[in-house]
This record gives sequence, C-alpha cells and structure tokens, in this order.
Amino acid sequence: MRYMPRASAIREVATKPTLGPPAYVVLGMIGLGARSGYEIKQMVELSIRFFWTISQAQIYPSLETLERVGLISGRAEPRGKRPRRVYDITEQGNAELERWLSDDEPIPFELRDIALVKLFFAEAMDREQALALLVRVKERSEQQIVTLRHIEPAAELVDQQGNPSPLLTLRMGVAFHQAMIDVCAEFEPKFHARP
Amino acid sequence: MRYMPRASAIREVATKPTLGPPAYVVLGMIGLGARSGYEIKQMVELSIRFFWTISQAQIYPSLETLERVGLISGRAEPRGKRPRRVYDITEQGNAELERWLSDDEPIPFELRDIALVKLFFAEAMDREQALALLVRVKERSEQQIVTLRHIEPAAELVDQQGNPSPLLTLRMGVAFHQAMIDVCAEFEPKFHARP
DNA sequence: TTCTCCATGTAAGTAGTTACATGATTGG
DNA sequence: CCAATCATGTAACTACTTACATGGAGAA
Repeated sequence: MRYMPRASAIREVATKPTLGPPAYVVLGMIGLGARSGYEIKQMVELSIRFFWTISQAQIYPSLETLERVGLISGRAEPRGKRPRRVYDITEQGNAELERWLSDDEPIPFELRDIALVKLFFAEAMDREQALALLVRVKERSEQQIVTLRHIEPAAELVDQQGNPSPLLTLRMGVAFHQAMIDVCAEFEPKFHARP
Repeated sequence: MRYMPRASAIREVATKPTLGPPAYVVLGMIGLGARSGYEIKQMVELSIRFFWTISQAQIYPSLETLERVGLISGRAEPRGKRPRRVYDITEQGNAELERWLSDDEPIPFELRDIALVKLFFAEAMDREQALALLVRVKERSEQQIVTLRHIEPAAELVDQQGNPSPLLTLRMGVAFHQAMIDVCAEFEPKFHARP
C-alpha cells in the first residue's frame, strides 16, 4: 500500500527509530497471543486482512526490531531440529502499544481501489462494457460479504465474551461493501440508458 | 498504498513494458482533457483522490513513458521563458485506455486503514480511550462527507450532461463513510459499558 | 512416497514517498 | 514588492512485494 509517513526524520535521529504501522500490527498480534512469525501471519489473514495486510517478509524483521528495543521478548523453541522463535509482549511493549493506540494524531483515511478509478473513467467505454464493469464491482463486494459472513460466528463469540472489537471491524467490512452494492444498484439504470 | 503486481516479468520482457495503474490514471486524465502534468495533479485532487492518489513525482515519468509508447503526443508550449509541455491522447491511447478499462481480470479489493487496525486492537486500551478512538473514527468520516458534499454540485452537473461516473464515485464515497458512521454509532453503547 | 502444513529467512526488485531546486506569472 | 499559484523536474529514501531456498513433521 501506500506510503505512510513515520515521524519526522529529525526526531528519529534525536531519539530512537520510530516504529512503522507494520511493527505495531506485529506488536498488537503478539499482545493478542500470537507466538511465532507464522502465527502472526495466520492471525492477520483471519482478522484484519480486510483492511490491512502484511507479508511474511515484513514480519521477521519487525520481530527483530521489536525485540531489540525491548517491546517483546523472544526465546528459541525449536520444533525438532528446525529453529523456531516464540515471543511474548513485555511490560514496555504493552505500554507502547497502548500509547500508540491512544495517541491522538489525526489518522488519515486512505482507500486505494483501482476498480473505482475504472468506474470514474467509464465514459471512455461503450455502454455494454461500462455496465459489465459496474456489475463486476457489485459482484466483487457481494463476494467479500460472503467471506466476511464466514468469520462472523467467531467474532460474535468473542463479542459475547466481552470484546466487541473484532465484531465491530467485521461489521464495518460488511456495511462498507453493502454500501458499494447499493450505489451500484442505484446507478445501473443510468448505465443502461447511455449512448 | 499497496503493491499492485503488474503482468508477469516474462511477458514484460517478451513483448513490451506493461504500464502500471499510475500510468493509466495519467492516460485517463489526459483523455478527459487535462493537458499538463500540473493539470493532471489538480484534476486528481478534485476527482478521484478519495480512492486514488498520485504524487507529482510519479506524473512526469509516466507522461514520458506514455509519449514514448505513442499513447499520448506532447508538444512544447512554454509559458514565458519557463518550459512547459502539453499533451493530447492519441488514437492508440484511446484504444489502450478502453482495453484497460474493459479488460476482465478480477480486480482485487484493497483497503488499508490504520484506524480500523487500531479499533481492532482497542481492547488493549482502557474504556475512555477506546471510546475516544471510536468517536474520532466517526468524526473523521463525517469530515470526509462534508468534503465530498462540496464537490457534489459539480458532479451532478456532469451527470445531467450525460456522464454519471463522477457522481457515482462520489456517492460511493458518501455511502462508504455513512456506513462507517452507522457502525460506530451502533457500537458506541458497547464501548461505554466495558471494564 | 509424496503431499500439505508448519516455519524461517533472504534477495532482488517495484512502487511510492518527501524534500528540495528552480523560476515565471498574476493579483493584492 | 511580496505572496500565492503555475509548472517541471530530481535525489534520496522507505515500504512493500514476489520469488526463492530450506527443511521438519504428520498424514494419506
């Protein structure tokens, strides 16, 4: 995705390297009980991947950095002869996670969807093709909702156990795509009656 | 944003360099009548910036590439002594834009929003802070809607002239943020009553 | 035995960013 | 005359990606 500027270079040099969003995602997942890099990747795919992704190649360097600055502590726990490292969040890690979560800098909204770009330029196509694009965008959102509904029972369970956050973000996803579907449906007639 | 894989490297070597999304955005904007790099940047900010951004440092190299492969044609049109280059889309450019718009590869949906990540991890904060975050996310969407409503009259005018696309994408944005607001409002009580 | 999953890590590359440099024109 | 806007371009950098390499463990 996109470049998310970290704190100013000046401050970075003056104090210590600022962590980027991927490092906080890793920290948060360790805080929620993920133990290895592999488990972090799995948890991301099952939870936040609707609005955030992280590649394996980012996770391991992040774990190293987080351990170096004392926010997590790791120890070797090999499976057979294969090396493996598991981590726990430290006191400082919890404190830093909380600080990051509650820090009140404005959070810029950022959506990057080439499908909407194509819809914006749809006039450059003929009628059938523009309509086909609109239908594809609608179907894409329908598919996303199906996927999200799949993990809904798990999120509801966690909600009943007192943590509404996963259900909240899941409902965001559903509402979001439902909104896209509704707008597509609303504009379909206009896309039918065109030169 | 995010890495958007272009076509396979093999094909790229075998035939000719594949254009990435930024180049098509530039091509599309030239097609809609933008003439200079500067105008492209302005048009993007006034139209698609809700779901796509492009930095000036990307625009000029894209213009060069597009001209080299014959999709746009440029000529010098200096303002005073300062050099300036203006462009028009070519026949091939129109054809390639249409091909890209109607090509039926699946378009992956991609949202990347650190605010939702923070909401997902909200349990790590205490009640007041979690609630404050929820409220901030809601207000952020309210602000986005205000901005979008601002350009709505222009989009409606273009719609009445027979091009519904800008209004469609604008309505997407509004519906999108309204969905976020609704979900935030729905979960606010749950965030009040928490340990 | 061979397939899939668990698991870690690196190399090479692409995409995108900010920050800077430069200077003309227009409006107050 | 000064600030804002028009306008183009580059350098240095950060973030992130894909592809690959490696290999153990368990199941079919």
